[in-house]
Amino acid sequence: MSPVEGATPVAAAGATAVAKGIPEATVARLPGYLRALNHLSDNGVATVSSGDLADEAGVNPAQLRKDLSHLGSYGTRGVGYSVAYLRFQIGREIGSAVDWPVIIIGVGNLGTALAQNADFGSRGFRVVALVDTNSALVGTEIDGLTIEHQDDLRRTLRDSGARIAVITTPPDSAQAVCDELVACGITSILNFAATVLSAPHEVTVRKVDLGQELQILAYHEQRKLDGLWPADDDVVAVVAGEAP
Amino acid sequence: MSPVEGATPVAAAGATAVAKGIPEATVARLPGYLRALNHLSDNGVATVSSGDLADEAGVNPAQLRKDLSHLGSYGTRGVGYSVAYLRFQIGREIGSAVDWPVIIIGVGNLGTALAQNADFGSRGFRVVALVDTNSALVGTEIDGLTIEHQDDLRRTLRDSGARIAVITTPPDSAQAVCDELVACGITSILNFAATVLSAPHEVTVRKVDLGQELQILAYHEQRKLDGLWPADDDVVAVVAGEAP
DNA sequence: CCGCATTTGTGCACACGTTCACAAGCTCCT
DNA sequence: AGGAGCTTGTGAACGTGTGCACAAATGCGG
Repeated sequence: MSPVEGATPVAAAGATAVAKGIPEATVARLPGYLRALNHLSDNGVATVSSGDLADEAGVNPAQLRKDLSHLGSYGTRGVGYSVAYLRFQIGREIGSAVDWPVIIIGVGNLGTALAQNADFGSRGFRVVALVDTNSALVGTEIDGLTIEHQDDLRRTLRDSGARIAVITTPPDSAQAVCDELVACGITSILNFAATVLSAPHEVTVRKVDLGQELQILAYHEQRKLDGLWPADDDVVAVVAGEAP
Repeated sequence: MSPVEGATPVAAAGATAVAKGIPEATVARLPGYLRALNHLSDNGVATVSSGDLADEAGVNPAQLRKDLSHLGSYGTRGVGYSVAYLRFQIGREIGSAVDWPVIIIGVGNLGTALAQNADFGSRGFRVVALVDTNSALVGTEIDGLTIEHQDDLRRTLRDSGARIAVITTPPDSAQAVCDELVACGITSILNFAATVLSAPHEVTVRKVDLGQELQILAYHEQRKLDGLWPADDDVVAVVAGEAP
């Protein structure tokens, strides 16, 4: 039993930073808002209402306002949000103000695709190192980056200064790579391998499984084929109820 | 402009009975269970307890049992679950018993990587068509598949019989592609483009944004650097004291 | 045949996330 | 100046998801 009674959330840390914890669900949506804002900015929009921004981001207006309220009060009642200002604030909160150096472990098809993904650059990430075990690949270049051997991971990490690691190796080696990364001090990992990684709790691990996404789609698709219609609003012609 | 909208509100199909409404959160975890089971099966394990399976899948044992209980009672008290049987049941529920034909729109780096991804095959998906607008690519082959031109999308869809579409085009063209797909009768779309797609509600759209995943990681990473420690349980050996 | 060890399935309580509805606040027009 | 018309920020209701704790069920050994 761990009587964590002092569940008091706030540490009452001055007015400076948002010392409070932003809900995970909100954090997951912030990048979407940021992109929506960038898009609006590109189109010359200077001010936007929660309704329009919510449309652009694909969420409910009330949700958007509540999410933003966790960051602070950056809107003006009766007017809306300044696109530039809100973009700056979210960007700062999310940490996309700085350039994050990223290392990619596993230069297969997916790893290569990610390394060449131009979108990363525009979002504040820079691929600074590529690593693989295949000695046929080591030494070759992708986008001006030389592929290093995985045995030199420790050195490569230190030299490149990478702070975020992306694992695109086969599933079997993923855990070993993860352990090595953690041993080298990496605390943020994006895992594309089809395995559950175990890591110390201070390390943030996110998993993206492309096959899994398809399987979830397949589930819904099958339901449609079976004629039973999944849950939308009220459209359901329910059975005759009968409850004990 | 394509006046595609088909926003036609449901036709109130007289579905028999919504036999079982499996919660979305559970559906999202089922593929993970399935993989865990396959892994165990490969290792010659015939029977597994909820605890061990939960470990393998990276979830709480109680959660696993509750999830499985939505499918039915496929376990044996005092013993556990038959790996083979449970695998069959989940596979059937999830629709991975059949081979799902998949079409990929946009043969850039990512699209190519996905097309060559061997993992899809082992999970019941088969890439049956590749489509792009770049005429330099059209006609070339990837893994024995000839790339078709996007103008022939309708025909390609019909010929290939694809039921699930993957969009890996640039963001600008994604919505147009989506509209065209919907017009051709596709009802399941996996979107890798950095845009929010709007589609009729009977179409299932899932979005995967790689940059977004990195940004979420960056947020957590920044928090760690700032010294304020995010939410874990009790492990908090946080900075020296504070308040009263 | 009976009790013991084990493990599932689930009712229940709690935490988290979402949406509604409305007061507070701003701008503009008369 | 004052009111009309918007839009934000948020309290409160609602729904969903999670995890605990325990009864029900099974196998085993004596």
